[in-house]
Amino acid sequence: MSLNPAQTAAVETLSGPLLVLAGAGTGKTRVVTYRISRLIQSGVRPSRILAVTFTNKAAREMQTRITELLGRRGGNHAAKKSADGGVDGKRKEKPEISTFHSLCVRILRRHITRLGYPARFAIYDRGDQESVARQVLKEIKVNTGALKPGDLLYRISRWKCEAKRPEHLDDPRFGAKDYLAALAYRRYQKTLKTLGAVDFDDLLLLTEELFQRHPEALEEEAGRFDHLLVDEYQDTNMSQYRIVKDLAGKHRNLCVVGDDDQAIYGWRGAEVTHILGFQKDWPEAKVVRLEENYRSTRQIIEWANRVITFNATRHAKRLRSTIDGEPPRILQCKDGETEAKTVVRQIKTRLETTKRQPKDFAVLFRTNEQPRALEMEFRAAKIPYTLIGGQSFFDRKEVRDIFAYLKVLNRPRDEVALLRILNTPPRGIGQSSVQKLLESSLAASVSVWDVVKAATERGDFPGSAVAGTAVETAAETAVERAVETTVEARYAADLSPKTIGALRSFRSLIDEYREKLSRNFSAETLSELIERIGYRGEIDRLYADPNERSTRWESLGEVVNAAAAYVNENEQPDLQGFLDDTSLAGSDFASGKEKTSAKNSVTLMTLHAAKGLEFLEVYMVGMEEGMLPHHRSLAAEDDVSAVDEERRLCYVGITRAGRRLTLTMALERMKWGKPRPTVPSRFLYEITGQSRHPNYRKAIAGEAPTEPTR
DNA sequence: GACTCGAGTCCCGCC
DNA sequence: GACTCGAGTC
Repeated sequence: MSLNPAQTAAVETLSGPLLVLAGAGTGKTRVVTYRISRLIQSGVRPSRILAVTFTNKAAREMQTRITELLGRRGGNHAAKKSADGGVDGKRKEKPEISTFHSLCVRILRRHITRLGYPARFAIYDRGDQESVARQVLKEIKVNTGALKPGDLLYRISRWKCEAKRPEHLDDPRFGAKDYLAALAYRRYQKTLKTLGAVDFDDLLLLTEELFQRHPEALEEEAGRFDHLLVDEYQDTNMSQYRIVKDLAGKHRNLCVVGDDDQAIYGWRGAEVTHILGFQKDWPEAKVVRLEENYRSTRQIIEWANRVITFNATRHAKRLRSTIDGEPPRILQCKDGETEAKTVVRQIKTRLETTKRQPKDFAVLFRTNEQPRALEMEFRAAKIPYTLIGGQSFFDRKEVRDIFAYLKVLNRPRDEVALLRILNTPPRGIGQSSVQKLLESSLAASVSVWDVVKAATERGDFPGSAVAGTAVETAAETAVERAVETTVEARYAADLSPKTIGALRSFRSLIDEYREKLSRNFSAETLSELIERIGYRGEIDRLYADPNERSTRWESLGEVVNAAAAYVNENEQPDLQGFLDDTSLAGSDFASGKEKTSAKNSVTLMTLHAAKGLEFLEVYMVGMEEGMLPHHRSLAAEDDVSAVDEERRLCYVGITRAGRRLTLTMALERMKWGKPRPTVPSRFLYEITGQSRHPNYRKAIAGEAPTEPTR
């Protein structure tokens, strides 16, 4: 297949700022990958090219395609081999393709000490954040009624996404809750810093701050690349926008790709204005529009075009397709269960009667609770499926525990992690002892780990001062020595000899594996560690049900697998890198990374996660008011723009489908324990050109339809 | 202050 | 359905 004129223009514009307005399915990925390989052919060193995507999945996909392309064109055998997991290819120089977050992690690892954080900063996930939030609220004596941890985190995240730091928050119009939250935000930020931790939003915020306050760091980082490419530019938030500007400011070889109709991340601070104002920021920018759709049938595109025109504020454009196919369908089911059964049964039939494979199908939904019913049906029908999204894997206790171990091994001063594992599995360090350790750490203002060390070093213990110190920095040892005297003298006496013994063996365990893992990070050492701490016994102790035991044990197996995959994929694997990778990978790591994408299975995912992907056959389930559009968007004050974003979400869903699209809804759905009647989504009327139908108004008003629809 | 009980609410989406 | 919160009770 050759490139059309617009695509060619985008591919061949090799220098200077370039804006590619690419509608859904217009060969954006192709253009991007061709352009990168053209750059390389024209003599640009691969390692001087940086491409930034939004998701890991997108990054991996791009990496694979470029490797294939280069292998095919340049006869580069090594590169080709690496595409199917070979070892030879990985030494080959590659363009850097990463998500914003992993890019920022790498930058911060090199420079964050300038901002007063330790180089081995921890990245806190939702669970860690929550425990910090809880602590903060306790400290400022807010009763839980006034502000809940979740509520606080939600506000903090919003502020951070808008690049607002605590000092920007003294708006006199603030209500009591916002005022409290702003207060807590300040404290929260301070606490994280003390703990040497950052949350996801900080990754962007701190990188931006770094560039602002330390031009030399910016110069170094910007100087690594001569070409910058940003995918899904419509979804950049303030920090990302500034980071891009900073990085590309000098060489100005910036290519951004996006589509304002697919802006679906407004809720995390994304600003469509960034893509709309690109030419203002880069006056010499070239603009290329891609409108020829190669993915979907004419009938599917017709639906997409129809629904999106209901958004008032957008760039006028109209996708075109020349592929002919069958009209999309809308299925009404009795209830949620029937809906799941119907979808699965239809996929089964398609698998049996056509040449389609499981990987050609996707079921898309709005929220993460929707797939439950589907999963059951897929399992019953024995159709392989992959559930993407939801943080559930990292929410599992056993996974969190093992990662807490790894975090402590990486940096013993990681307080949250240390407190989690100190007595997990139980080793005789009870609540009251932990309390004492905490008090000592507070009183001496040192970390809990320092207290543990001081407490265990009392008396003579030949052989207990193990190798751990080898990996400490000089500064850390100095602190440590100061700590020992104060802490030890004051508090260690409070602990019982039994507790001290337990602490001692805990410490030598940590020291031992710290040394082992820093010398050689491997999956074997990890599973040895799991064995050593007796986690198997812990699972048996906690769960009576043999089924549960084996699933829990298996999820630890997944962690070990992930470690093996990580080691396999990286030239210089280390614990830090593994932790970075996994904390950024989110859910897609749980199922074994690359292997899953190669696995032939039906994909189940949210509409958000589906952006940028395509499938021959797509099912969009739960097309009801309250679901899509989601009720939260209906309640918002800025009503219109919130619903517009839901509509774009619907548009994204529709345009994922190549050949066959099915929208389903249930007439009745279990909600909060009771079956409730539903209202068909307003988008269904818009899509089918029935916006004059009386039921359309009813749907918008949230009322049941009164007259028969088509 | 520890408890029961009923009323009211419903943490969207992701790295 | 599950969970929290606050009123009411002992």
